[in-house]
Amino acid sequence: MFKLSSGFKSGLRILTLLAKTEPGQPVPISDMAPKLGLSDKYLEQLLMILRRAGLVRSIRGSNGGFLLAHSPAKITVRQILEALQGPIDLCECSREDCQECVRPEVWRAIETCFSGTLATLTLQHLISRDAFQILPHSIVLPDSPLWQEGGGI
Amino acid sequence: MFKLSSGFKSGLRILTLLAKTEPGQPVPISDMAPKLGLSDKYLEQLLMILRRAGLVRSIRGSNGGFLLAHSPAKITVRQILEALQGPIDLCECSREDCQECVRPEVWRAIETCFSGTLATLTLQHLISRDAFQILPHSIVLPDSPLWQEGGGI
DNA sequence: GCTTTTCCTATCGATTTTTTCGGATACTAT
DNA sequence: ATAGTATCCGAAAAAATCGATAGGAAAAGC
Repeated sequence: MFKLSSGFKSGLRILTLLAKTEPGQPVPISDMAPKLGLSDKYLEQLLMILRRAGLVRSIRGSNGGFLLAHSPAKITVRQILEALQGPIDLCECSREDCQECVRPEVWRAIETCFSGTLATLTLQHLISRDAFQILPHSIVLPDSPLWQEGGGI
Repeated sequence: MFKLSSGFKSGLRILTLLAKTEPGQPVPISDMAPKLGLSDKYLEQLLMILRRAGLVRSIRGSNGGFLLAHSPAKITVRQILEALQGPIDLCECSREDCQECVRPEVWRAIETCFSGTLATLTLQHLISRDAFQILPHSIVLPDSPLWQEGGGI
């Protein structure tokens, strides 16, 4: 299956929950876990990953908990994906002449496309009810009016 | 890690090989395996998957082998990916009211974006040396000049 | 009927992902 | 101070996925 990990999806829900709470008000794990339907320990581990990635910060001790490290508009879906699912690396090969795959430059183009979309999509987009569009895109041949100089494969 | 499976990459190379042979001329496994650097048995398994997906057809018995089921321009990279790596399902839920994910319509849009690119990219693009571009895309807000009526989320 | 070659299914090993566990450390409030 | 709260850390069990191998059945051609 070509799918997003459940860790990533949980991460989104965690950050969404934090984004909806009073800014500056830390939320403890014991508070979040039941709301998210996750065990305390598992949630804790996901939060640690998000913290090391710099997306949330934590306050220890009594009345402690977790907060967003930045405003929702500054946290991109790409950052969340890379934190919890690892780097987006459709074609692992770095060599231009890789025998393993056909035309690796194609994967790199698609990769840029995909992670570009995720980089423009922020937590703010997800929590607000504001409308937005994600423009479709397509393969463009040199004779198209959309062709851009120097961008071809 | 968010990456393409090696099965998919092998599948691309298999189909590329078939696309370059005389049309109507079946190629046996014993012929392909050494060229692709795969074991006969593993290659066989991949070809079975491609056959069940309707991308290649087979001829049994002596002088048998495999052929493309359609012309290279009719076989999309998306079909190959879905055959060998399973359905592209960034957000598993199909329900509109899914509690698991945040704004499922967003994933569906991204998914359409991603698999849309792969659907326009054909085997013909990969085997030819013709240049092409894959246009980047982005989030568009209603106040943007790029906003298209009725396409918003 | 023998060879060639596809077809089917089961399994094993390795890796990755998800989840659980035990305890250490830091902070607050009383 | 000390008890309580809550984050931190590392290890590892459990489950799922993926890559690859193996044995044999069915079909077609000569």
